[in-house]
Amino acid sequence: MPHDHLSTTFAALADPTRRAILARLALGETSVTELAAPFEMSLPAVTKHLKVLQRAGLITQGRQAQWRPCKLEAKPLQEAGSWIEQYRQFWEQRLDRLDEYLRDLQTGQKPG
Amino acid sequence: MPHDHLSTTFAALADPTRRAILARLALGETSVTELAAPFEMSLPAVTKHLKVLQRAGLITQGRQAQWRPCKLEAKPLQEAGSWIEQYRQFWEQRLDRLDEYLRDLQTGQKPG
DNA sequence: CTTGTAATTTACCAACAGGTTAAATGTAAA
DNA sequence: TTTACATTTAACCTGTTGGTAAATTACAAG
Repeated sequence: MPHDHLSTTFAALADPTRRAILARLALGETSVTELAAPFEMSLPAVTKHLKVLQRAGLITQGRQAQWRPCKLEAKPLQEAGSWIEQYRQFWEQRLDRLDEYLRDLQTGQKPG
Repeated sequence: MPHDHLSTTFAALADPTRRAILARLALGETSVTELAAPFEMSLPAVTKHLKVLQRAGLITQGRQAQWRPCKLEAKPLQEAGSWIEQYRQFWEQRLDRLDEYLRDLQTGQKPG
């Protein structure tokens, strides 16, 4: 709900329908109707999801006759990825400690 | 709002207060009061944010006397990171195309 | 057993999210 | 110019979020 960039992106990703839409768009541009097909919800509901993705900059929509083909945009995903990446060191460090612990077990030392 | 794991994690990350709390916890465990200090909101509001983080598995809370020290947990971050990582190829590919485009400009060729 | 500190719970509120159906818009094609 | 298709907008409903203030629980120390 807050209007900062990263929050908007994460909020957009916090819905399985929207993530599925992004997954489909990673395969290539497509129309709203085709995007909506796999879901059991109404078309207006999908339109709303697309708006959320659009506001987050995760997709853009073009115009071809009566179709409005959607296209995946990489930048916000990249930014969200970078934010999480900051913590990679944290979790790798924890895995390293587990590694160490397991090694200590094998060599019969008491883990400290 | 959906109750699947990844959605819960992304929803938890979609708030600057909660991301700031995680950033603080990356430096080490600490109490609720200390976590709340940088923010202008009330303590109950922070407690609520901690609950959201907890339900997402992003933190755990221990017990020492009247304190309930919070600790960052890596796993959900890792999972969210992995999900986004799927798209790395997508955005790197786009950067490659930009690269190519810029190279073509320099060598005086018309980009196709 | 009273006082102070840490944190949570409860009750409440306004704003928003995600869905619906029905109506409107824009474009192509007959 | 009518018909059909693709998509959006409008109006509405329900449940959730993020905040508040006030009361409550839990523990430590005088």
